[in-house]
Amino acid sequence: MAPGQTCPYTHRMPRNDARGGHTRGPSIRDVARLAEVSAQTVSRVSTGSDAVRQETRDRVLRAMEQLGYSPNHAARALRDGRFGSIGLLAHRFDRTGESMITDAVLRAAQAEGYGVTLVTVQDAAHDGWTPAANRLRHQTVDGLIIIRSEGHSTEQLALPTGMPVAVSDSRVHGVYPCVVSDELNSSRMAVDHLLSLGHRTVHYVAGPEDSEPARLRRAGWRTGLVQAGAEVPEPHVGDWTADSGYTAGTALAADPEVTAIACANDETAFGVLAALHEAGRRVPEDVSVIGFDDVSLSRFTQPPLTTVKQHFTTIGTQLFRLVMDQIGTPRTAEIPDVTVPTELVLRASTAPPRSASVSRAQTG
Amino acid sequence: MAPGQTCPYTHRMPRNDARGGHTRGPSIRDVARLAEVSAQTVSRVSTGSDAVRQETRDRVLRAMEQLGYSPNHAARALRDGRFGSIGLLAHRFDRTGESMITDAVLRAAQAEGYGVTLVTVQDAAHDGWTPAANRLRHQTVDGLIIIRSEGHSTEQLALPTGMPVAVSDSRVHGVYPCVVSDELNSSRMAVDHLLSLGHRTVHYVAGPEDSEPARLRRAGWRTGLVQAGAEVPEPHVGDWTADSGYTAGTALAADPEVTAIACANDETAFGVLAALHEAGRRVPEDVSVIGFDDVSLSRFTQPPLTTVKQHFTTIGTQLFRLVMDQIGTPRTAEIPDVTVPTELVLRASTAPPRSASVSRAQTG
DNA sequence: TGTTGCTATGTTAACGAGAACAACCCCTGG
DNA sequence: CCAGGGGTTGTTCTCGTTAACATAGCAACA
Repeated sequence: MAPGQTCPYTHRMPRNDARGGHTRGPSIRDVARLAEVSAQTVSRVSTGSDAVRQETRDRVLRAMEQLGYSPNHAARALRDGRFGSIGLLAHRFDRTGESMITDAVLRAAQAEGYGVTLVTVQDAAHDGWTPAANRLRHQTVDGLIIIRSEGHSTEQLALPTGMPVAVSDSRVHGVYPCVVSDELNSSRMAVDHLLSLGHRTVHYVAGPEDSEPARLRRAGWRTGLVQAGAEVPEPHVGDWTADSGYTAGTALAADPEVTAIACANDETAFGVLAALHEAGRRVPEDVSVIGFDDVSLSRFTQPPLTTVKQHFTTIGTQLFRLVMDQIGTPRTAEIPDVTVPTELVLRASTAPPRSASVSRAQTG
Repeated sequence: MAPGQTCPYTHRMPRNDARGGHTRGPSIRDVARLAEVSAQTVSRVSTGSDAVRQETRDRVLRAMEQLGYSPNHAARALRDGRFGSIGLLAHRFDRTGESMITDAVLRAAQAEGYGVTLVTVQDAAHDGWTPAANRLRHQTVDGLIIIRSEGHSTEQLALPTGMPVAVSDSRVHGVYPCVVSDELNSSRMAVDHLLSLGHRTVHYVAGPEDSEPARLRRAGWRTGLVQAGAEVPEPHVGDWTADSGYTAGTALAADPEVTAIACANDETAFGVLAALHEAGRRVPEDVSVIGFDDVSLSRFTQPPLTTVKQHFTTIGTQLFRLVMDQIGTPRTAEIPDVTVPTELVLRASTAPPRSASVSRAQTG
């Protein structure tokens, strides 16, 4: 071989062990070599093109299996500008709502051959969602699902244009496609239930101030009371946890006037229940308690918890659907908006107050 | 221009709107053109190389910002054979253990600049984990964390060689790096606690037969009884749910001989508690109940549940660490194995039996 | 003044896959 | 016997990025 010329056969350096133990898998070329065909033919087999003779196809398939080949996702993504994956952005994934939605999104996505990549923001108040979303733009995803529950409402969520997105937060109504439960009316429904049992008013243990669902649920409670002409007591502000419910419940238990308590969510209600029990106030004889969410354990409290059921799985499925619709077709002017219905689940934690002499004839 | 020659300026076709609305973002070349430098210089800026004059760097950064550029992840992944992402494989993500581990893994991963991609298998018994894991090989991940809880133990998990992996399943001891709680001894600890209170024996509500943790916890319970010379009653087999605990609890409540019940997990214990309460058997006066996991709500049952605390967050963090260690350095012969300690959390659901006349002097 | 040595920048090639096109086979029909 | 055509297979090129190498500019120094 002439000096200064590169030998074509030693040209490709083996660089498999370059990056700490993790070797690159076999490529389409390795398969091609083994099957004695061109790379393109291998590609045809792996994309399911029909223009391959049966015998050739078998040979290629055998080679693939022998090498344990599977197509490189990054190369495909680079080539066709799609990642086959969607991002799921939330504060945390270890709570009932988020984890159920996550599971549902994942199942829906996998059914359509999409992957799901998780993203959190450490401090939503400080970092905000936008940078995280932006980082994802070229990163790895074709679309984005955002579950916002805490976060300052002042911050406007700005996403790269053209990025398919679905948000579970009613604050983006009309800006981004969104899927939510009808928090406000559901909460009102809970209050109406208690009022219709004869309670004079309903006390409230709210969620954190910076949470939109918490705000809506609280507004629903208030509206229910106001429309019924009932007194509106000062709500106790919690943070979704049973702990905060316990604290609020302890205070409420001390007030003999309290006969009905609505809670921002079930966990809070669990804490309230524990506090009432500890204080010797019976549920529902002395005090009625109602929750929100219908987590799986709500059937097993003592007494079983009356609550408003949220269909998290449906929310997750719908969120994915909205994103997929945008990936499939050019964006329409119409911004879709899905409200997932809730339902009142009557169990044993609510009952008429003992002194239910005052009949409330109102029915509207 | 000579015929048959392609005009260099119209060469690149605009194909942005090709795939349904979602346009490709600006590429490194767009930035280069705007900043009037070469693509390589842009690359140098975005990888933080120092060999760029300050003035040039500023010009490039300005161009990046103006175009909203961010580097294409697929291209980078293709180029250096890394995806900057790890896979997390589990049956479901909507239960306490899985969701807490998921959240911990995600936080640890993000802290090191890694993404997390979720994967489930629809039917582990049928599909098995291996195909799912294999699909991930070239797919999108540099490493893999597997949370196995159900799945037939007969199936051996075979992973592509060289794929960094960490498994939360003691069945792969010595085969793959793994992180687990010491289920067996923890469960024994729970039984010992009850026996030491004076109970003659401890009844058991087990997890599903095809779950390894369930099997270990059950074995721990049995060992505890056998070593203490106590009678070993037939366990009730549940499926981790409060529902199954309720069913078992109803049966157990009917047997006046039963004074102590250990449960495969907290949810099951919640069901048992509900059944006992409904049957009029008091806890802990008539029957002691102990759980496993220490989910957040366990403090708020009536009475508060004595249980064995699992540190899910630690498990998640450790799993990620084990995977990272393999990505960073060539694989060592030693297969690491982490056992995360548990602790007995004493609350109010366990107490000596009422007829605690039989003193058990044994101590170990 | 020409060589050396450095810094800043540009050029080339390659990562793996697949669309577009070219080329080849073999068979049929004029 | 050769043109035409369908069925298979191979070649080329590109996606966006960056390592490796090449080059240009300039200062220091003998």
